[in-house]
Amino acid sequence: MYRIGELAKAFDVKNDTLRFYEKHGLLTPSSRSDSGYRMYSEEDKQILSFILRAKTVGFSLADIHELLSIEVDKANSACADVKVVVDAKLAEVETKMAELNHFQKSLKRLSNACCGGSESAADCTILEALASDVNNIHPEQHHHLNKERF
Amino acid sequence: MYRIGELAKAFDVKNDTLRFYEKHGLLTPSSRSDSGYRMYSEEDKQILSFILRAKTVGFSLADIHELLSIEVDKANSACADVKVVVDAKLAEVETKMAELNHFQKSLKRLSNACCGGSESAADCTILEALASDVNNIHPEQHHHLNKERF
DNA sequence: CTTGACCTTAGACCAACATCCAAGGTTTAT
DNA sequence: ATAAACCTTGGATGTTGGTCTAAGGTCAAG
Ligand SMILES: [Zn+2]
Ligand SMILES: [Zn+2]
Ligand SMILES: [Zn+2]
Ligand SMILES: [Zn+2]
Repeated sequence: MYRIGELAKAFDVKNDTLRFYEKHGLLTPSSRSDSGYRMYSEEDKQILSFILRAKTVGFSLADIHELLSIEVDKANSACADVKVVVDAKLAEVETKMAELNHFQKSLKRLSNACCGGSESAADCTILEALASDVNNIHPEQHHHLNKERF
Repeated sequence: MYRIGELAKAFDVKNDTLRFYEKHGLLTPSSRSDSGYRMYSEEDKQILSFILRAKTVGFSLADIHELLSIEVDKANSACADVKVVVDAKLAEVETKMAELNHFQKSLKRLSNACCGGSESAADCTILEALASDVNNIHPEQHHHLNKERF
């Protein structure tokens, strides 16, 4: 049995994080000491390990809650139940990736259109693009343009 | 001059959003009517357009605040000032993309290792991986494995 | 002159994930 | 016996970008 500080240190998280997980139904210590201290068992330790590993894969605490409730009732759950959660998260991740790809493309276009020098920003292509149309850059108007880039 | 509801409708945002932008120093209507209504000018409209366009590129409201303060003082700012903001955001976006790529890889590995069928989750490779090591999947232990996938 | 659409304000609430604080009790070592 | 290190609780705080509500004032139409 571990006290909160011991378990927290072993996994390099804060004591508060374990209390937070408890409050949100992810990890309840299996007992309390006479004085009310949280006492974590080996199984609790395994659950914490599960939680932290699931986080590294991108699951939210809500997802993990769902996965854990399947885990505790493995026998009455199906592979399909588990896979649905994984595939939903995968779809979510891919949606975010698409958004970030769009950001990246736009930002690169903006960056490439600007000389980045000490010249006045009055003619800055980036500001012009943001003021009118990000996808329609007119670098020829940027009269101190670094032409090497084009 | 536009009242808040007119401007909001024109850009398909909520009135509250405009008030929120004002509270955070992004867009202050250039005047108020006698009765205290916010009155937005054409220039205010241009600024809102700038804000919303910058959002589509991935800038946070804090970034936009910075870009706007450069914009209003274009003459005394340099291209470098603008480009720094863009390049910082680009780096931030690419960091997030790397994280998402990692999530995607792990999730795909998990998904591919699971049959997704109605069999008991007691042998589910996903749960096993999360309980022990996400990066070291042992699908041969998943005895109702869909072998077509391998 | 009243109805309905519009506007004002301050402040509460939401997701997501913690982190920190205050005020006090417990345990361990010296 | 007392200090250091640990634990308890509830609640506040922070981030990001809004959304919503309550209680009330304004404006145009019928
Ligand atoms: Zn330039
Ligand atoms: Zn420039
Ligand atoms: Zn299976
Ligand atoms: Zn499975």
